Amino acid sequence: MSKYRSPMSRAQEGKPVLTSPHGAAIELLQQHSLATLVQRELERQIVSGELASGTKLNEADIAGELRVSRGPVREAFRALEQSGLVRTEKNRGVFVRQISLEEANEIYEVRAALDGLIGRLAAKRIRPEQVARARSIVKRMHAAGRARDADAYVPLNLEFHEVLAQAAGNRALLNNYRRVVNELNLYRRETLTRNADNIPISTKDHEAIVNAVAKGDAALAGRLLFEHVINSRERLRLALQSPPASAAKSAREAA
Amino acid sequence: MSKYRSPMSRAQEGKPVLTSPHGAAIELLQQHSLATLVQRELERQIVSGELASGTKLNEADIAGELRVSRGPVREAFRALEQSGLVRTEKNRGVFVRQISLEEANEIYEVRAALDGLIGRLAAKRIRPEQVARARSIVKRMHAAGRARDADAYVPLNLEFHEVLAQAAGNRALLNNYRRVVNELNLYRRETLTRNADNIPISTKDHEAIVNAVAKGDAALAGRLLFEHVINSRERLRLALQSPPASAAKSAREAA
DNA sequence: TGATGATAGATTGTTGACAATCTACGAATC
DNA sequence: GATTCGTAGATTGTCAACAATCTATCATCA
Repeated sequence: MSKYRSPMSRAQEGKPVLTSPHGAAIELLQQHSLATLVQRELERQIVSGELASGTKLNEADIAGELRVSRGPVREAFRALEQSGLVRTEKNRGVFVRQISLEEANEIYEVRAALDGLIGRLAAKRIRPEQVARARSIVKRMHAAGRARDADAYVPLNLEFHEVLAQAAGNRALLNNYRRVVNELNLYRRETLTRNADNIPISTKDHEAIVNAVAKGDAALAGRLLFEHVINSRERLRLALQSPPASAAKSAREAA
Repeated sequence: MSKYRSPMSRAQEGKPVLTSPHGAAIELLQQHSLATLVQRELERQIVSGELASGTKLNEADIAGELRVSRGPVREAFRALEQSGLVRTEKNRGVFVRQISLEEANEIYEVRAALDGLIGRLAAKRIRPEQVARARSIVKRMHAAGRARDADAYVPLNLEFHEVLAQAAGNRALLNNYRRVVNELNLYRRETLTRNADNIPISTKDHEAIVNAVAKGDAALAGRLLFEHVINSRERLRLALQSPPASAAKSAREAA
């Protein structure tokens, strides 16, 4: 049985404050267990596309590559499962989650609702430097769009929405938003061949959103962001229907 | 290294179909590992209040009570952490999450956004038997409210919103909704002494919501549900300000 | 007396081993 | 030749032991 101290006692104390300049570093080292690090690394590999959707994740292999035993790897799997990035089949293994078109449509709806709230809150709370940062990103997105540089555009797009999500000033909202966006990135990466022609670009939307937020028009910003997400869903759907250049080439040759 | 088969091969096959009448049972037994069962049991104990907020969860104790080793317990911890029910401090242990007033306010906003979407979707897709079920619940809530029977009212309220969330016909939305509601229940249970006078009751809201959904008025249902959640937040806040009967009694005696 | 440091016990973090299950492959059968 | 069966190897599920860390207690010292 527990013999340290009565339950709750520590939780009520509040956090110990480290004033030393290295306090943050110490806290970081103390905070991360191997399971956490494995979780982070796998999450990075999944969202970056190093691990493709459907890939089987072998416990022993991953443990070997990361030089840890299987325990922490299994713990990381359970966390990734809850965050929707992997799927587990008992006695078979865990797989990078594959998201169907219907699932993606559903997740897009959830994201639209969250982004609508982000717009309303951000319009009220965004700080000047955040507005400046958003405008800067929009500018670069515009350039990337003109250059048809998808590799540059996609991360800028993610960053733009991340800035707004942070500007909303709601931790719970931010967490939920990130989880949902992670799942959607999984889908985009899974379905979309990396083809500049197929990356839906919507610079106009982003400019309008930034203006509404900067103006403090909560209702407008909320509506614009909501519609932007729904439009994104539609654009992505259309992009998937029109096959990528390579596939189109194959189709022509087959005909 | 992996030597079974190439990755993705199984994931693309689709699920094997069991036509036997016991197929479902077999699948259930095959699906649950000990970690899953521990996770469920702990989640039940947390949501039901058997494990109070802030309680320290001792790995060895839990493993002993559930007759498993610590491995599955640790895996369950990681899943519960991602779903927001527990908080982990490295080398210190895991604790049932405590939610502050500010956090609760933030989570309520997220829930409002999700519930707004639930209202809009449910209005379009709800099936007649679901409408009937919702109406039946409202009826019983009405009775419980008149009788000031909080122990009956609270689960009915949860069930009511669960029915609507299911009626929305969006799995991703349902999952996110449940996670958020779980966190909020944690907060209510943590702060609210079980006192009938302090349970906010809002039968009128629920009747209006059911009517809007049954009528198929998506915009109205969405707006009503959104406002209902925001109002619930406000009601709960007020209930927390007016101290419960026992505390009021103590205050009088102290004066 | 109060603060500091050392020690023992308890708890968490990690690992390696064993059991249970699954997959692949080849032999046996029709 | 195709199908079924059985076996070996690989992989996952679980456990128990060890290492690292923390907490509480008591002795020491100013």
